[in-house]
Amino acid sequence: MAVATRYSHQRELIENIVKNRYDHPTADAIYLSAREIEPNISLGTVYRNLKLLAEEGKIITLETEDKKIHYDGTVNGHTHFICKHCGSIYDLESKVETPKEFTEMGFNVLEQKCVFYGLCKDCK
Amino acid sequence: MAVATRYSHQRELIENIVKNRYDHPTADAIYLSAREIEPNISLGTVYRNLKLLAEEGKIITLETEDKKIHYDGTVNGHTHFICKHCGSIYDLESKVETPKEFTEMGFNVLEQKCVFYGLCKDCK
DNA sequence: TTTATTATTAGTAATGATTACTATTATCAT
DNA sequence: ATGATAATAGTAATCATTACTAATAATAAA
Repeated sequence: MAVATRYSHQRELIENIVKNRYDHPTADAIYLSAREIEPNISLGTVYRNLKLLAEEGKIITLETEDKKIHYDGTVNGHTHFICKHCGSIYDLESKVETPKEFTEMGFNVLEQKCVFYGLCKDCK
Repeated sequence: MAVATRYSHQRELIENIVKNRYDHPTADAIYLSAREIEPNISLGTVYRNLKLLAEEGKIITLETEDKKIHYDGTVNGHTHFICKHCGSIYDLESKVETPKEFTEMGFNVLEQKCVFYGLCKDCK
């Protein structure tokens, strides 16, 4: 008995915002953007739909050291770089190679979240 | 004017607990372990020292989808595997290769946090 | 060894991101 | 059109983490 998913303007808006931004926004930043289009949208709605979209695989999450979830509309596997000074998050289109040891250990590797930390061009 | 660091039993205990466990415990789990030795230790002390030890590079942190910080006493760069079913975290001694694109982009890569997700031997 | 200084602690309150709750509204199959 | 119910707005609650404060303990100097 999976619960049917019904269309909503708010969810479509939230998905579009995430898909059209490349700065890996937090829920709060997405909420601010959404309110420019839909001034009465509630923060709870933003959180609920971000969670749903992530579960459906339509967006992905990135857990960082700032303790806030960052959302990313690019779902084809890729790699991130976070500047330790300014906090900017950069994308790299490709994935890293899955260490063969994990498959040798009998694990079924499905996805990867690889983050490299350092100083970006502007901060180093 | 860096503030001098003074010895404390509690900090030594917390560091030892993290260094001697290989299950990537959360602050709360470390607190429970610590209380078996030092029954009056406070949760705030555990959090403060974990943060300090991580800043000093004596332990590392791992941010996961469960929204809790996991601590790791193994500080030489290595890779993690998290089972999407049981949540267990496994180590792999080696690091992945830093994508050459990041250095070509002019970034100074200092560290990496690579996590692979999937099903472990027992859960698949 | 005493004493002075101050980093550290225990205990508790506060913070902040996220989730839960509830009456109302909107979607959509019939 | 209407009934069933998924979704929302608004708000309260949760929970991991951090901040605060009086008391304690580590360390250097007398």
